[in-house]
This record gives sequence, structure tokens and C-alpha cells, in this order.
Amino acid sequence: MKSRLKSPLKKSDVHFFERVYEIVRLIPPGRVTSYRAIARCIGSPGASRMVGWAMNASHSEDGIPAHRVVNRLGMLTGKMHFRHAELMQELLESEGISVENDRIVNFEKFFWDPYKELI
DNA sequence: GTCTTGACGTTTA
DNA sequence: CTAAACGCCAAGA
Repeated sequence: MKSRLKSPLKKSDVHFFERVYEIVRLIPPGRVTSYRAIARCIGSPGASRMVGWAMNASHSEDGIPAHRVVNRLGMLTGKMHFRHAELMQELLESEGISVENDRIVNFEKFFWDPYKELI
């Protein structure tokens, strides 16, 4: 078996978007995670931008809680891509997460790491 | 094949 | 704190 330090699957088997969606769907309500954590769980730690890109393409998908994905600082950088700019914050607050200045309060407390949870 | 685009992250000034 | 420059990597043109 050849060394595959990055992707555990062959290139033809890799469905980057689907993997992102699969993980995002598993984020529990009231919890959040970061683009980098998802990318790292997939096996491409440096593909955090792609995770965000996958979210951009997730509008046609169903059941994707994109509001639970923020950047490493807990900032709602992607709120502008929702139907309304404030929808992301509203969804988070409806799940008990406080947001101030586009940043999640006590981000570490609500952070959900798929790499740890999906062992 | 090349080139551009990004809901990111890190570093530097 | 802001601003800019890189690096990163998958997808589309």
C-alpha cells in the first residue's frame, strides 16, 4: 500500500463536496465548527477554502446547516451568502448561540470538532 | 494543459 | 485594531 498522507481514498473515489456535506449534516444543533476542522477531517487540511466553496454550492442541497460553519475565529464570514445577511446570526441565536459583532461568543465552548467526534 | 476564482488561514508590517 | 501578501487546493472556463 503506497503512502497516502493526505486523502484516504483514491482520487476517483473522492467526492469533496459530499464529504463536506456529510460532516456539516452531523453538526449537532447548538454547536459550530470551522472550515479548517472540516477540511482536516476530510483529509485535506489546507483545503479550508474549498469547504467554504462547497458550502456556496450547498444551496441546492437539503438539510445543510451552513450557519453552523464559521471561520477559525468564530466569525460569520459567510453570512452574506444566505438569503438574508442576518439570517445566519438569527439561526445561531435560535439555537442558543450568542453573536456579537459577527463573532460567536464563547466560540471554544460551542466548537464541535468532527475530527475528534468522528473517530 | 493554463488561468481564475474563492463562505480560509497564517504571517508580516 | 487594519491592510496586504502568500499559501493553500478543488472546480470551472
